Amino acid sequence: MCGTTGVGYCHELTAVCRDIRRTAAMVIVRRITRRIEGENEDISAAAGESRTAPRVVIQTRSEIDILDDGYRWRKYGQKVVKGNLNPRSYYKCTSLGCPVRKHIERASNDRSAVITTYEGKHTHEVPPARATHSLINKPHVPRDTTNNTPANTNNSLQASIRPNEGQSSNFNIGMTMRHNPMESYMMNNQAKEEPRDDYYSFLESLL
DNA sequence: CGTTTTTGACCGGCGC
DNA sequence: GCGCCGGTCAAAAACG
Repeated sequence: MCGTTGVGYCHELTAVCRDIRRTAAMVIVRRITRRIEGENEDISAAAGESRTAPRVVIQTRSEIDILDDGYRWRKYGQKVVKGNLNPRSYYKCTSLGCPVRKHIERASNDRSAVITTYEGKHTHEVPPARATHSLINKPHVPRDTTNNTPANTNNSLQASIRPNEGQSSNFNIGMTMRHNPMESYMMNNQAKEEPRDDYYSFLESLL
């Protein structure tokens, strides 16, 4: 990063910018989620199915597994599923009474692809500790411990927004409905130059 | 010290 | 009925 003088300011600035980016992306992801959930309800209603937890599958390209959507998640399991050497991690929303779960896994064929599956609807807003604090006062990272990666929840989105050069240059996000997995919405955005902006514009294009 | 992660065990559904 | 497989539980460890 910024290596010389005024490192403190630099850190402050990058931290603030980072949080702004992160928060913006959080909002976008949540709006997408709500939109898809709505569509899903329509589909299930049309199909005459009982209202089960909507499932949203988001596939991204990032070296970071955890896509930070602003909610707080607690890992409750990890499993290696068949056909994929990479383990799948299971998370629950830590909010009291919130039934939402998600699991994250890397694509078997493409190590850079991260598949995040959300299940259920949040019965609450984004935890204030994240929504407010993190936007301006950065130093207080709620509490995210990670296995091996220094970049975790708070850094994860930022990391996925700006992936390492040469690493991932395109984003791949698809949503799959639980009721008709065959009809998955797949969108491929080939971002050649600026992955960050493309990522944002792509997300916004979904709204 | 409270919260989260880790990880093996356990459970239920499904196909044979 | 049995085995496989995906998902969840829960005790212990790790972390801030």
